[in-house]
Amino acid sequence: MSDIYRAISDPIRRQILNMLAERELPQLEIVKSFTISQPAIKKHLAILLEEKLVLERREGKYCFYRLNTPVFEVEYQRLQNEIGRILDNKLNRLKQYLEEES
Amino acid sequence: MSDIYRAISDPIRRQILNMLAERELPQLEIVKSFTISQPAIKKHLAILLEEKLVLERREGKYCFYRLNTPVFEVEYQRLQNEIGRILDNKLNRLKQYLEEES
DNA sequence: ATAAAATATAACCATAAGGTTATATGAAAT
DNA sequence: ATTTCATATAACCTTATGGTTATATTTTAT
Repeated sequence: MSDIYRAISDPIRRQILNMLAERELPQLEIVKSFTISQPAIKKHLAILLEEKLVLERREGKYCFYRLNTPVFEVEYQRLQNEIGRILDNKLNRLKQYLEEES
Repeated sequence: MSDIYRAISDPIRRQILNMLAERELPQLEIVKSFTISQPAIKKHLAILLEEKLVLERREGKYCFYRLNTPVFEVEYQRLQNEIGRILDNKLNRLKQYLEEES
């Protein structure tokens, strides 16, 4: 069911997702835009793949990565429901309190 | 600057945040609502405190926890900006592509 | 055929996470 | 004063994270 929380918990992975939102990229390009090693980037990509937020496509010696937009959309929606509800609860509580006051 | 990503990456912590959204609770109540041990819950609370999403208040032998609503609000806003932008980018790209088509 | 480029994998390391049990501490009740 | 209740802390364990360097492997270019 794709743990989006795990996927986005690391700033490098968030940055990668941002890059892939603009366009499909070969691993090379992603590696070049960070200072950490190629295997380190590979591991981040592996996690994004595991969580199905990213798709890969092999073309000759290049491996292209792209955002899995449908999955990302529904998972982000899930997150907003779960986390947003926390604040909604809080606001409803406050509203209720203010109503009881009057 | 409060790493909300770290805070919400664990389902138990998300559940705790939800409970605290409803009302302030003594640690006891939180512990009772899970099957894991008291020290385990304590560690989750320590992380939520570290990330400033939760506040604690001592009253006699009880330790009360409550949501740090202002911080939570701004941090969640941040998250929505950062993550939401990923989909915005994607949508803008699509829009642009469709416009170029015509 | 060889060299070079892009990616993959292995082995390693340090630290963080998430849990446990056992025990200490501090406050409240008997 | 002593027990009891709520919390804190210590010591330990296992697995996950996030990185490294070195070395395949695969594909393309010379």
